[in-house]
Amino acid sequence: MAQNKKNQFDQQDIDIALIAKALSHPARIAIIRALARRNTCICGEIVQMLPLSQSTVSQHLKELKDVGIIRGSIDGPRSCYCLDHQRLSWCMQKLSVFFNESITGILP
Amino acid sequence: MAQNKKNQFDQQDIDIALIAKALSHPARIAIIRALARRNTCICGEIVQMLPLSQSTVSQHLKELKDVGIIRGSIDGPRSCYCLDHQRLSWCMQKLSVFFNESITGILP
DNA sequence: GACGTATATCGTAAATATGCGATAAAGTCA
DNA sequence: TGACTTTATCGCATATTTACGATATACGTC
Repeated sequence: MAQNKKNQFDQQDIDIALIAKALSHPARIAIIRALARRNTCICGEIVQMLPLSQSTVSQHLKELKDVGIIRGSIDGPRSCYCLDHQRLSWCMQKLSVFFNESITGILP
Repeated sequence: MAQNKKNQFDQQDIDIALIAKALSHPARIAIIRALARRNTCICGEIVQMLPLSQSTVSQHLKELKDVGIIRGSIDGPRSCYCLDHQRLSWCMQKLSVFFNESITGILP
């Protein structure tokens, strides 16, 4: 029981759900906002800003990286993150289209 | 451990995360799409459309109802659901503002 | 090379989500 | 009333997420 049935849905719906899942925790929203504030990337400063441990923040960063919303690069002993604006725009586009179709009732 | 720290974040971020969470499962996306297709509400037909049991679908419907995206009404022995367009627009607005702020870097 | 710093990953515990069958509740119809 | 239909909810099993400390890794500095 409790088998995963998520892959039995339309790829479109799976994609939207994956984007939404990446945004479904306030820590990840806060991280995105923090990176948006300074277009220069931050690193462990993010840990200071959140009420979470270093390892937990690292996990959230990884989740955002996995969906491509942020990118990480190594800068000496520390690693810096920044938003992938192109990917962010793509996500917004996907969600916007979904919402607009749902609201207007005009679906493909 | 694994205590819930979600309420230690900005209310803004919590709100966005809650909207995203409601959309974070393909079944719920499919339900919204189905309701958008026919502006007339459906009921147990939704169960037929999804690869899930009746009880599981009922749970997903409840989750969408809890965030206000859909509304349910009783029609004889069956219950009908329909989109709350106003609430949907509000959700889209919230997400759009968040995305736009993040992309442009112009934050309040 | 030895030490300190920063970060990712591992292991684990707890919480939450997902999914189902069984059952309850509420309605319809003979 | 009794049989049937439809849906919500309960109880439970499993999967996933969240969170942390401990540890490993990688880098810079002395």
